[in-house]
Amino acid sequence: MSEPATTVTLKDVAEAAGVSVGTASRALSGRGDLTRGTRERVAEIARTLGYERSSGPRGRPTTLDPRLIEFVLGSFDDAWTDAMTTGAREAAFRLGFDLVLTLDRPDPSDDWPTRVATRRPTGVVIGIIRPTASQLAQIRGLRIPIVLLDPMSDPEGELASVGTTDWQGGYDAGAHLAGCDVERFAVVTGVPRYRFGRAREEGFRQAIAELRPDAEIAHVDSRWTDSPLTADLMKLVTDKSRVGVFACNDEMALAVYRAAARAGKRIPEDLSVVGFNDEPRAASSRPPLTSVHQPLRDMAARAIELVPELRRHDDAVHDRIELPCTLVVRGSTRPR
Amino acid sequence: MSEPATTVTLKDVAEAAGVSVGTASRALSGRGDLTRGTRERVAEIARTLGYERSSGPRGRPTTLDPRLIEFVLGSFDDAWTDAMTTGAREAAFRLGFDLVLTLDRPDPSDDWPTRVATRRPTGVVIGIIRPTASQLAQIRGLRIPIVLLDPMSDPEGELASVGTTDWQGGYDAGAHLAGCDVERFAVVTGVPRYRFGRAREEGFRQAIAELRPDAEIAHVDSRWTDSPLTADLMKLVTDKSRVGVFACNDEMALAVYRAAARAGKRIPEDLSVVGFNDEPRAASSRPPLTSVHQPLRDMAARAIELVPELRRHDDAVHDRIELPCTLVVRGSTRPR
DNA sequence: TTGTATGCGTTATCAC
DNA sequence: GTGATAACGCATACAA
Repeated sequence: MSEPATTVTLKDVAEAAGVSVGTASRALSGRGDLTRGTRERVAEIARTLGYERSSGPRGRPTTLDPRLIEFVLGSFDDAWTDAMTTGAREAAFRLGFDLVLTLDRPDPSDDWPTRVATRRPTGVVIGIIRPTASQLAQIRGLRIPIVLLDPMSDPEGELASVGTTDWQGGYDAGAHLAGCDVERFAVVTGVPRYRFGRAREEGFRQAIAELRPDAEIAHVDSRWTDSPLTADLMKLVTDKSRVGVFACNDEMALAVYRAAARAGKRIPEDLSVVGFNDEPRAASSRPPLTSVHQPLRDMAARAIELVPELRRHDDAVHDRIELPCTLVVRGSTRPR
Repeated sequence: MSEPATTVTLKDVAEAAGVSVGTASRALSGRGDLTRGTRERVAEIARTLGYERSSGPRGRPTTLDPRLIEFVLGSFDDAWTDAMTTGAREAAFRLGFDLVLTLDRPDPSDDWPTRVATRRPTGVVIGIIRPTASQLAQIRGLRIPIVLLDPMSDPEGELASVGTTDWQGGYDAGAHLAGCDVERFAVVTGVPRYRFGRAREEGFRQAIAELRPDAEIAHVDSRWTDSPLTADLMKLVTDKSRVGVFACNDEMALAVYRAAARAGKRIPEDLSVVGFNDEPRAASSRPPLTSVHQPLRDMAARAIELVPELRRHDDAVHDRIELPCTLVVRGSTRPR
């Protein structure tokens, strides 16, 4: 059964699906009045035939809802989401947009790009979740600009992204700990190893290498959220020497707190701890946690502002924008 | 020129506009692919002919985007908006909806119901702003359920609404102040006089009438936001007797703080002050402000939850739901 | 030209 | 039956 090598056209899809070309166009572009069933049937046939709609921008450019921006979120009840939605909302409203908050749900039959296709926003900001190549392709096929916000991994293609100076933040944390009353160091990273985690760790190691070149750096693998008190973690805090710990987020830093409490160690007398993110609970923990503050609201605002810029400049802006993070020194570290 | 008394039908509008009935329907309902020009022309002619689309639900019910709820906001950078959007987002995501945040902009050519019509959400939650009768009619014409959240005035028609126990909150504030070391009382209300302001004042007066029937109650008119130090306010704090002040929101309570500072009066020694809303700055003011805490996040969540209930029960739910507010006693009041 | 998007008419369907 | 909407086809407007 040899397939013809010619490119599959919209007409082929339409004939196979038994609908008109116009209907097929609407089914794949998300516009107009169509039954859910018809839309899915056409989409299914287009997939099986291997139809590619990205053969260059053909026809009139798709008109998008010029007043709408979509913000795709990975979770809905954490400090990150709170700060980011506040910043995004303020920026969107200031620029005259409305803002759709969309949850990336695990159910594969409920993919967020499908919902984006029906709404046709003028831009999509993707927060922290790791979009699949297929999801990105769907959005690009609709000619909707994409901005990645604080991405977990390096983007596949050339995409605009907004983040923070993770490497520098790690470096600052390391420089601060290097000046503390400690004999050795440890870095707690999460698994899986996200890009921001790697950057923070590298910055930290660079600072220690420069300022305390002879000091040892232990490495502890933890998890980003729900950090359990692993054997590695307990081993870290039961060591006799005074250790300066850099945890790549506050959650893991507070796991160090718990481990230290169980081992009967005091912070900052026996252990100096630096976190990352400066979540609200960092300031209210006991002792208050020294942490690297990310300008989350400004980052989200900048991501929103990029949307109209991307449209104006004909999608020529593929920069990564990094806003500076700053070390906030509190009581969990004891300078020498 | 006598107009025929028969009701204007969609066909009349279509003929006058020179389009088909289907096109006219789409123009007025916001659906389908239409030129901006055509849509506005048809809408204009429908207005001049006095076409009413609310002649009862005829025809197939309008299909709405079943996964979308719209949240209309009046401002975008205050504590109320922050708490409400957080609660609304969490509830919407939990129930499987996406959430559009929409700003009620003053520009009349940029009315939010127009944008709602193009998005066709499955429900609209209106936060604190005072919607016009025309705006409400437009949304009802689309058969989209409406929930009012913390409305400023009593709703025009029979609309579902979510609020807090303002009267009881005022009563609790009054009862607390009645037990304070004060000789007379004052209530600071805002102009214009919103429904929640009236309820709070009435509850307060009731408590004083019951518990300190002989005490005098002064009345000070201020403004809800940007409370200036009016002559009335200065007069209140320069009085020689110790006075218990109930301000109908925290903003105005902090204006009392400023007035007291200027007059050289101490809180709570010379003046006991109770606010309303328990905004974040209430706890961090000096002295920490005793205030009535509203469960803003829960209120917003409840409003979101009402949307699917309204659809299921065939729009039969016209309740007003009131969630309890609670007095938080801090350092701005001195019990006897 | 050819492939695609879009404006609007047509028709079946649905609530009253 | 009648008013109205939903779903789809046709014809045209564009961009490559």
